[in-house]
Amino acid sequence: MQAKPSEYEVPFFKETGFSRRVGEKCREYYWTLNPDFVEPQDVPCVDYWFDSVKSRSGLNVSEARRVFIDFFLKRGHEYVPPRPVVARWREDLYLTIASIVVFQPHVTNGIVPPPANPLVISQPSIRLEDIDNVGLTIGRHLTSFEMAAHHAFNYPDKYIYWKDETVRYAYEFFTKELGIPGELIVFKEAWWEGGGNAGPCFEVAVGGLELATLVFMSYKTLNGGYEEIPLRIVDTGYGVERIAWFSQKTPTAFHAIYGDLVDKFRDSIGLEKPERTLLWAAFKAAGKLDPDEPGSVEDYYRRVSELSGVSFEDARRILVDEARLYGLLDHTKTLALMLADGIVPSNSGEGYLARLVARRALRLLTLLKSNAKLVDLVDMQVKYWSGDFPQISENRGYVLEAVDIEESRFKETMERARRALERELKRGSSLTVNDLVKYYDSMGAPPELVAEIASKAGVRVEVPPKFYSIVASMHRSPPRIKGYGEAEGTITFVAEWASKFKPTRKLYYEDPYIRSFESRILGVNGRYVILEATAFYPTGGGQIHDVGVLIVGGREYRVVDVFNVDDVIIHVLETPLISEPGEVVRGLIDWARRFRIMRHHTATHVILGAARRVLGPHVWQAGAEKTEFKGRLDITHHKPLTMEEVAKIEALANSIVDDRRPVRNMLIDRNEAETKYGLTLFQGGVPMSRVIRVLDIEGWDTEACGGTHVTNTGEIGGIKIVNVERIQDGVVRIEYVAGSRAAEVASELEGRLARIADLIGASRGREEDRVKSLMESFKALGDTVKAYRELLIESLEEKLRGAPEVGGVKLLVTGSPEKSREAVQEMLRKLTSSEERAIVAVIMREAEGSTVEIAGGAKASELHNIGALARLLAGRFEGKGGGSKSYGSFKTPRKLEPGELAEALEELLGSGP
RNA sequence: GGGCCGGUAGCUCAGCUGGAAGAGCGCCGCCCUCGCACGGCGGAGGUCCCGGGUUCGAAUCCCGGCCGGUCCA
Repeated sequence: MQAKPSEYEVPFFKETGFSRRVGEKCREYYWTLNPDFVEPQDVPCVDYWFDSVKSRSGLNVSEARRVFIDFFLKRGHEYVPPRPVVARWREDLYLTIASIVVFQPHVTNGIVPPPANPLVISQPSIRLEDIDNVGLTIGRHLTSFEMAAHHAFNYPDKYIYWKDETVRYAYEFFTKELGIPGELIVFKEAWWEGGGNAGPCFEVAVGGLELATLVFMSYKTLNGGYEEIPLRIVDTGYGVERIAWFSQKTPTAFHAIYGDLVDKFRDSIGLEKPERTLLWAAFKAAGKLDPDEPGSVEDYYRRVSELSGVSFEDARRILVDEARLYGLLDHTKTLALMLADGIVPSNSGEGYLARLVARRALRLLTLLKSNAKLVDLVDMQVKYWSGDFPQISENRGYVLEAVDIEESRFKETMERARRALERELKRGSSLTVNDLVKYYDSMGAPPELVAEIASKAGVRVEVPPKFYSIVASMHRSPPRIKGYGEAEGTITFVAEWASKFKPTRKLYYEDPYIRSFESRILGVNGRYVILEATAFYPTGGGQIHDVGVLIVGGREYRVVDVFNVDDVIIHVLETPLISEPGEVVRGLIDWARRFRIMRHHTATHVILGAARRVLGPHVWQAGAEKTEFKGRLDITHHKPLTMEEVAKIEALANSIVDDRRPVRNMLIDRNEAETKYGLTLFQGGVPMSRVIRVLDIEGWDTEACGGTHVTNTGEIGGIKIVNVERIQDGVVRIEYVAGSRAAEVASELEGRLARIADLIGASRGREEDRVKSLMESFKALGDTVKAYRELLIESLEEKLRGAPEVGGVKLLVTGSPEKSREAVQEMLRKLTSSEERAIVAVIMREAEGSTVEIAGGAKASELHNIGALARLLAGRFEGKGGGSKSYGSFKTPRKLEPGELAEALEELLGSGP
């Protein structure tokens, strides 16, 4: 959509003398004070030329951030601290990609007020879409950057400020704080869309560099159209790194962002420092560079070569390596940020994104042919950013360990791929693009490395420029065919029906120990019942629903399911309720069951607290389930738990049980709760409401939780971890039982042991000895059987010596006491290898018919095809069979006697195939 | 969450158009040697991931599951 021109006319422009123009080449509208401009001043319309703009100089990233925040603090904005780069409060995003993400969707959809209004924030953000272009474009693309922003949320009944003020702030900030001449600042008209919202925006650029975007979020996208929204939001984004780059006027953004770290990385990697003139040529040429445009990259190197006087080949070689260096600087910082916020690298979910960044960094190191350790480079970032992002140095131990693990895993993966490749090349095959895709897609080997290894073996293969889009196109999943059945229709129908009722009063929150209650019926719909108030807990928040009975007019109805539709609780009965709204019901919940669920639920919070303390703060709940039988908690962790760690967690959890800590359930304003307890509140998802229920185990664990809990940890009664396993890369599952259930589980185990003891005939406490002696006699028995088999073979060998000759071979047909095919086969193998001219057939009688195995010695097999023989015999005895040249078998429904088989064989061998 | 690849000796892997489980390295013993290394000879070591199916017969084919790897969202 293109907004109406009037959307961009603000009084400030008129007052100050800005005029609206259109770019001669770019054909985009922009506002400027400068009559000499013929284009909006950002790349690629113009080249970078801000190096010659006079302004406040020398601001590093920290200072740029400080200047921005102070500017807005002085102008009535309140500071809001940044959130993690992992967007755990969002269901639809893994990473924080912009400052507005902090307020989506709860604030932007109007449910929760913003923590301050207007506000100023500097939000570290991560975007991985252009990860391959980072470095190449000398600073236009970064995977991690800080978005400094001021936001104003305009409600219908509360207006803060809108376009004019926002533009004035931008102009004032750039002219007064950064000292940029006003006539060099350009406001370009544009349209912004994202996350279901849209609106007009200004892109503010100076000397080729876009420094800020001012978005006026005023629509929501709806079926391809736009609809005005009541909450209009000023969503700005100032690039902190770009301000630093602009202010320092270094040839690349990386020099401005990373300062002395650039040369430290250079030293570690062993990369020579390029001539300053080459970098400045790159600065001048990079504006036109569009990596998605074919040929653009080559043009860029050509232009750098012309501007610097360095040969094309040298310019390309140096800039390719420079881009890798800058990529490493960028990726290692991003990785440190992600890991510090508790991402555990894995092969799925957000963990994969961390692995992706780590692998890209490792690939760059490999391409640079450097022996530097990634973990050392990340450690430099930890130190460099410790003042700006304290969470990184606080979690240094975990960050470095996770990087180290990723590094060795990558090496193993590369080693595996290399071996597979060398094997394949040894077989003389050539490599196609398909093979490159295979090695990348299923073995993780980057195509450049595959090509390099192949070329050493003398096999040439070209990496196509569109390689990664070929891979991406293979992963477009086919449309899901979603089955819709009667069940789904029923749920929709019930939900619609339920929406007519007012929210149910939740007695289980007022008193978690309530077992029985009386209430009035509000609605009846067959087996579905809605009450005014209930003590039945509906399924939700990882806690299973209650069961019990409703008593109406002297009749008892069993409650088999309970669920929640927008705060209306629906009881599902076993049989339809014969009653009218208004009648009084008495409800009884199955208390023994509920109490166990409560114990397991509170135990879950205790264990999570213990796991975070034993394993580290990167541990997050990845899932949980609590039933009357056991509790189950999945946590994020980068390696399997050791026995010691499990024991520690269990002991620590039980110490909290014994400590009898109070457990409090409270309703708190969401913003207040976040400020007080932090985002670790949201372990089990984020409730979408202004006020949230918070469960606090004193001094131990605080989480947003809608479940029912005991009021003191002592009531858990004790916790026994019964199972720990790694359910996938990066996720560990812990299962446990609490209280009386632990005794039950112990009894079950005892019972099982007793039954086993019975089976093996051991007295209590002597089970192990008994198993040992049984194993010994089992072994001895095996030896005995072996001896008897040898005896059997000997006697058959004896028989074979005296066997008649038919068709040039010695024929032996015999029955067998052996029931095992394998044993018979082994026996035949021995017999025929000692007598090459023998054919031996063994009949195994079974309940329904017989199986016959026939083997031929080396000479005999030359004379007669045993497999063919078996097939013929099978035909004769109404069975089926076949085999190879030297071995065959068949099955027949007849109870075969050695005599008749011998007769048949003699006949066949006599005429013989 | 989806796609792809894989699971066979202690390790790395062949065998996979169904028909008597293999190689290299490692290990053990012997020969050679003052000793080591090299070399030579011999040997031990297997639930062919699990379960079901097809078949006279399955490491091999089919279905289901488990585990590992990898790419993508």
